[in-house]
Amino acid sequence: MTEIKLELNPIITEFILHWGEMGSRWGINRTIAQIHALLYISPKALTAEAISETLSVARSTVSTGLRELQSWGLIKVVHVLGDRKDHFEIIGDVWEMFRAVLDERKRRELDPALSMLQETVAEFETSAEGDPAMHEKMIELLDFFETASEIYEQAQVLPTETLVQIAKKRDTISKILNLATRV
Amino acid sequence: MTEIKLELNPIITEFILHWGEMGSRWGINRTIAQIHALLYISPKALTAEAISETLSVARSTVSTGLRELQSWGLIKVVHVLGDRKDHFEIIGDVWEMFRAVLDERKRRELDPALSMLQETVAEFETSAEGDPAMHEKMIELLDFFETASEIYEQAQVLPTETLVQIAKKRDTISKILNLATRV
DNA sequence: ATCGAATTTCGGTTTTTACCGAAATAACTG
DNA sequence: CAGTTATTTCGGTAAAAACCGAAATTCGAT
Repeated sequence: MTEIKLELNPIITEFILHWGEMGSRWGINRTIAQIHALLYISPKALTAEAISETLSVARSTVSTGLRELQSWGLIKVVHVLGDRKDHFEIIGDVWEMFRAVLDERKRRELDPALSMLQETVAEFETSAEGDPAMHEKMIELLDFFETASEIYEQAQVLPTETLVQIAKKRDTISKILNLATRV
Repeated sequence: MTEIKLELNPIITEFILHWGEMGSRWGINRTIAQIHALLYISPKALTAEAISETLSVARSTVSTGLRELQSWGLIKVVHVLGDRKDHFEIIGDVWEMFRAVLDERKRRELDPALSMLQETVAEFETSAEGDPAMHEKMIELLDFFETASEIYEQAQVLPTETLVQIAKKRDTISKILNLATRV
């Protein structure tokens, strides 16, 4: 009937499955990760229906998955002339993709943890009935998170170019950091 | 009967619950994360039984959790004189803790993904029946992972000191990278 | 406005994951 | 080398997450 199911060669199928597997280990819904993988390798934007048929998952599941992926800033809707359906495609290249994921995770999980810790430490200092050793530990943790957050924000704004360049040349980071102490 | 249940003040309890919550979002078992939190704030090493009672989870669950935490290199067994029981405590400070987690995740998830991609790309090139656009995408992805892996390994060996120093001084990274292009 | 196609919502079901507690095993003590 | 205490294994159960498909809603064209 609907002739929209994509024929994937076995290698690609394998890839999609692996990607789903990997996603689920990182706390991302397996199916959603598969949808993402499919959109990633697809040369053109796909409809929800095509995704549904290609991956053999319910249309409604795809719908939910696509919205989740959109909320992560990983995909976007595009329209094609003469077709009423929404088509979906990946936003940006791999680097942007991973930045989006990191940004979102920071926003969703790190930042809340940070405020939680700040609150905890504050309460600790007012109530004055907690073990001082525990107090110490909490501060240590808070410091860490603040520092990590800071580093992330700094790395955040670096152009991809620079990062690649650093990676290509072994020991670049170490060398740079010898200079760093003098900045 | 057994008088080993720790009395936690509400702030600490809150902290442990939050930590568990956070862990579960990052794909780590909630209970295991709670055990980890408890050991983290505890000034002294704890027995499995004490953990079990304090968190109100089955002794066997604690056993499994502790082994998992050990496999992540996050805790270790210690012995106290005059007590047959195993006692458990956190290894290292917060920085070492997060390094351990990153290392382990890299080893468990990134590295396998990397070899998967290498294999996929290789097959793509021999079979020669895949969409060239897809081929391109796979290569892009592989490149990314290799680069990321490389960066991680470089950052990996940096002393904590240096990282903290960078974080403390805003824009340090940008400044450093102006130098970087000349390295 | 009305019809038809596309999308989303939602209750119920399936699948997966986490957890408990009994039984088995291992480790220690006298 | 019993007997005891500590730990782990494991089968069953409970809780949570994912998924489906029907019904409701939205959207667009006529």
